[in-house]
Amino acid sequence: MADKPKKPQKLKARLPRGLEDRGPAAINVTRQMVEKIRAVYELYGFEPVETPAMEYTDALGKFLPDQDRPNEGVFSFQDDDEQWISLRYDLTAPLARYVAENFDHLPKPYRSYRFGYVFRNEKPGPGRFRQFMQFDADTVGSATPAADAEICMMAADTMEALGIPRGSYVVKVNNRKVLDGVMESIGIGGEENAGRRLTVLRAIDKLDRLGEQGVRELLGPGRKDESGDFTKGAGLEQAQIAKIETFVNARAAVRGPLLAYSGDASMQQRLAGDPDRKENEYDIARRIADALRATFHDSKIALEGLDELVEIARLVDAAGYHSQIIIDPSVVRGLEYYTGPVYEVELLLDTKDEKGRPVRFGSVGGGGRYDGLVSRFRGEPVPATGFSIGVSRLQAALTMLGKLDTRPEFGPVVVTVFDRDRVADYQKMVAQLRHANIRAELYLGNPKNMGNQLKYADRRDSPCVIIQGSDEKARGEVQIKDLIEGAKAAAAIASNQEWRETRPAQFSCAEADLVAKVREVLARHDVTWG
RNA sequence: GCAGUUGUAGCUCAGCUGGUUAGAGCGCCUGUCUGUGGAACAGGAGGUCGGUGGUUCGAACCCACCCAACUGUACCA
Repeated sequence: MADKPKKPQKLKARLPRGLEDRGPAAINVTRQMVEKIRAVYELYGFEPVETPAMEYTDALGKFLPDQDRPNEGVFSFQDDDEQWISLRYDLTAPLARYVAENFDHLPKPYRSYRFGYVFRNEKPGPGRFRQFMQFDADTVGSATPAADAEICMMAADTMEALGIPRGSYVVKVNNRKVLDGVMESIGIGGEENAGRRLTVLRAIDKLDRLGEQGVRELLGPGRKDESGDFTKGAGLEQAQIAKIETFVNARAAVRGPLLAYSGDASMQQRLAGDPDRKENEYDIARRIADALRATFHDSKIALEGLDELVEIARLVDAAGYHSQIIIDPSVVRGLEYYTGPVYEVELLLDTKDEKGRPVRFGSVGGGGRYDGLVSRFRGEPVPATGFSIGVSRLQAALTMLGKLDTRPEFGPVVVTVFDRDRVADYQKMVAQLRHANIRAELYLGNPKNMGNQLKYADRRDSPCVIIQGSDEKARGEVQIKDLIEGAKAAAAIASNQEWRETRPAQFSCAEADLVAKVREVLARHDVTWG
């Protein structure tokens, strides 16, 4: 025991936290989702462009990392010329850099889309990773609300293309100009109150999670949660809070519930296109705007924002999107660079997790107008508006809802090795199948017995295997074993002896008919690949 | 970052108030079965009991610190 030799320390195989490996089923789903989104964006006239996964840190609009915490929020490192480089944390800032750098030879307005992984150095949670996929579309060089309206319509169409029915999602629209105007009118405008405004926005953003009372506490002195943790509030007076609530609740005051949430049957009915509805979104938007104009008539910027909201509502209504896109002043969205209309796509479906607790998915995409982002590089105004779908998050949500086919794809037809000496013959069969566009492979493991080879094919979800031993060879035949049919037959067979002797779902055919017969088996089970 | 909970085999977990060689189920590998998947039966491999230090004749169990994961909260461009 004392002289027990110490085992050599093995390197532990481990994945860094917040990252995930993805198998064939997940990859396949992502590919299909990306393809559906791409088709919608193309239809709207957007063209692809791709930028690298990293950029100079200053181009991302992030302050240069400080020595102590170079990776706060973003993953950064210093190049050999000491310049800071960061992994992108969204696709919008890199696009702004690209447009600014190629401004002169891009058609404007410039419509482009792209998808890819983005990286955030944050605490991971269920369905939240440090690397995840986004799919963005942006219109650069157009200031008209029509550009914003179009993005919203495209967001709605995309959700439906992904199989989410009308009424199970909603595109909510607000305008940062109105928010800014509201804050100006309660006396927290100006540079010196920037931090306080941020606190207010963050508080409003938590409405769906904390409820009205929680938000009120955060706008006032602060809030203590169940664990006893205290979050400092914005420290506003009662009157100021009341004004913000007037704004946030504007939709509810005019028209029903505060939020479209999943349990609200009437809202879902309306979103699904209730034929009995008496009013359309344009009417609702005008009424919301009228109500708010009375309260915030002293803010020019707020009035301007309200006009834009009404215009967006008018446009989406005219295009036939009267039910999926709604004006909702409680939407806050990305806290820094938005300058005008902001949008958020919310899933209204809900489900239970493994422990039976309800899971709300909430926002699966969003965006808005960012008129300042490109002009940072150019010193001339360049209006832009864009939208981003959280592909990974949406995929996680749809998977949990059972809305996606996550079955693994069928594996290849496996040609088994019976006689080691005849590998060339088997390889020839594989080639024949491949030339006929049938996914096929030669068994490359140790061919000492047939059992292992069939076990392998079974694990690969192969539809069938090809067997040719000396008997078949002598007759100029091959055996085709239908594994899918065989699995069904297996249920009725109890003993291994019988199982082997009956050789269920297995038949013999002439060598020359190999491809044709395999095709028949594949057709019988609707086997397709890719 | 803050708070709480939890760390025992690849996975899910047992392990009684501290007492010999730390267990089960599932999974994995091998065999029954050198011409056939599943099932069944038999066998096998696999563990610095998260780490370090301490208390003790003796620690998976008690104490301290550290690390990690989970949950909530904060941050999230």
